[in-house]
Amino acid sequence: MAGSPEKRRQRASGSVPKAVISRLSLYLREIQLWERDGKETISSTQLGKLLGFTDAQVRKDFAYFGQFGYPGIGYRCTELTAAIRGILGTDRPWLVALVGCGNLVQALMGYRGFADRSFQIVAAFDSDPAKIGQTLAGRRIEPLASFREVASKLDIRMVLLAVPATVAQEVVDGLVASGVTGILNFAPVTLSLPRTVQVIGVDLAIELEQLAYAVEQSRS
Amino acid sequence: MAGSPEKRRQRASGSVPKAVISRLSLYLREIQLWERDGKETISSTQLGKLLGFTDAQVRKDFAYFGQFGYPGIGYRCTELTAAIRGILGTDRPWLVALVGCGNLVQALMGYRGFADRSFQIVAAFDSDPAKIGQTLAGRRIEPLASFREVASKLDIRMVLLAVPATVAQEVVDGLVASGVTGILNFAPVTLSLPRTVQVIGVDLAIELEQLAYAVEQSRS
DNA sequence: CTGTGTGAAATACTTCACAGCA
DNA sequence: TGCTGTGAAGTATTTCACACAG
Repeated sequence: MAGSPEKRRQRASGSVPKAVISRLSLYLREIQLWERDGKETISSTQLGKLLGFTDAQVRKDFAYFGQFGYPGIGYRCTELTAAIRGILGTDRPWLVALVGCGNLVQALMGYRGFADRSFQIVAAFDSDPAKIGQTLAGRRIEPLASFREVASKLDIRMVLLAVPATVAQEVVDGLVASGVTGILNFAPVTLSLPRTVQVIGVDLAIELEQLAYAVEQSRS
Repeated sequence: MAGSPEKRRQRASGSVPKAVISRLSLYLREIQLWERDGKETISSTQLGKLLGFTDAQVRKDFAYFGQFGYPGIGYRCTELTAAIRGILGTDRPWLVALVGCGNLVQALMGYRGFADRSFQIVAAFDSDPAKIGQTLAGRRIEPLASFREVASKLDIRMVLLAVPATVAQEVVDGLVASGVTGILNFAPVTLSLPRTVQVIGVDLAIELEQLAYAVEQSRS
């Protein structure tokens, strides 16, 4: 049925399961590869099979946000990717600052063209005097003490945090006071923050533990 | 009540919610920091507050695996961490190989002592002739072609995969044929694998998308 | 036919609330 | 009193199954 354009993206916001959102990113990644093979449409069954989900799950997930499909056809890739990007908010650019410019961040900068340019690195900070003045991701590394000033000038709201665990909370308190509302945290600690600030943590040790458990279980 | 020792770790295995397992790793990380402050016991309320969970959730999570607590006291940190490690399988060492030795893996090697030594890097592989012979994580980088031989000699079952997305599936097919049963995948693609092989994917772009969505939602 | 969208049914997971131990 | 362990109740999420569209 595919709904008229104005019917789409109704954003029943309050009630979207969190798990749906995490699948949305996977769908997006998969459809982009599918398109790269020259295919114009994809069905819920095909998309589900690629990711190990049921077709019903795929349809239900999209249904939270409107009607994107065409009965008998499936979903048009270009429409669907645009819709998903709109939902996630990655149809507009996000300005990101790097805080803590060690090896990890340096390595990540080369990685997957930084999410198709939705995320733009506009500044880099470190508190190590030896690093200040060096270049990372095309930006001069600034002293952390100047974060507030630079962030408010550039209107930075999102930060990639990769400082040592021992100082992460104290650094983050300063970031929040400077207006940051989103943090991707690579330090292996839980940050305590006001509810207005969103955090996603990435911890290699945790991922490995989860993998160990999964491997152990599967031998039964 | 704390159950007699032989009552513990009954592992009602089949029915443990997946979400419980992911919290177990968080509990472990938190309790270890708590212990480092010299505290010997922790209550479900205290642990929950640190992570933003309810006390009931914490108790229920542990209850899936037995009785670890002492009414009126809480949980003894050393006992609880040992129990969680036992459940996750990280009380024994895991031999891990690095496949793809680019910047990312090099950076990760310095990170959080590689999970308290449960995970030991025992070999490193790359298909780039320029990298072969170099040293990473104390190991000589070997040609990928020799993976099968080395892996079966050392009995390697777990791999940290960080090769370009375009070759990830083909590389992984070789790894699986060589007996690998657990893969931590840094390539931004979904791997297709037999059900006997476990994968956990880590994709920076996906984490950033999830963060963008969370930030956007919280402004309402 | 193929394939979407969606109520209704089935699961899965979380929170409540309280008995009982130290 | 302080805190665990746990059935029962309440929510959330997934799967089913089918009406309907191209």
